[in-house]
Amino acid sequence: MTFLNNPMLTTEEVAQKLIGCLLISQHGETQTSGWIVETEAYVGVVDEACHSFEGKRTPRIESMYKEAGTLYVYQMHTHKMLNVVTRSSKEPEAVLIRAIEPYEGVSVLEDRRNKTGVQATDGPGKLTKAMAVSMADNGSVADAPPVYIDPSTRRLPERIELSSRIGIPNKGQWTDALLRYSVRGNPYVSRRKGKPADNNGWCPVLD
DNA sequence: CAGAGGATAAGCT
DNA sequence: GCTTATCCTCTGT
Repeated sequence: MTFLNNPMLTTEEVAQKLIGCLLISQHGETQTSGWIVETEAYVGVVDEACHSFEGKRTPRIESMYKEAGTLYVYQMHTHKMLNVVTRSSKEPEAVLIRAIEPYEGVSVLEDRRNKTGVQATDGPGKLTKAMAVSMADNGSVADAPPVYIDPSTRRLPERIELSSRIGIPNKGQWTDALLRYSVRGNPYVSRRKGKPADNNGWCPVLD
């Protein structure tokens, strides 16, 4: 049991704990990875922005009703979106992974995207393309290959910034709710402005 | 650097 | 048809 599949944790807690974890992708001999720097919590049947709002259940959403620690992948326009199911209080909830800071296989990530630098992984649709996430990953477990999260390999951010979720207009309190988490000052966070923080916003490594 | 608009596909009414 | 948890390009400052 890790925080990934512990149904006692709230979705907000999981979204925060995912910041700094390593997201890994293995396809054949190719391994790529990156540190999670931005997430959003979608808090289930009461959340107008959540796919399971009011208990909606269709084939597309079915993965949200599986156990905590399941990957929920869906397609939006031409892009895949990667989520981790939480089942906080048994409800169908999830965390959207919105951006990563590349770690292993940087040139592979950039080639898959045909972009270099921050543009390779600074958005939810961008990171899935860079990490080769596909609809085949929908419903699989989040702690084993080909696409998985290593909860033991974790960097600590100096500060986690809370903000409202992106792309949720006209949803009342849910438009403004502070359910987006990001590493303050990290250049890979989507839609951010200003100059990067020292050490990209991470605490110094102690050794 | 900010804002506008179009691409493009699946799900829903 | 309309909407959408996006991305990219183009325009104007």
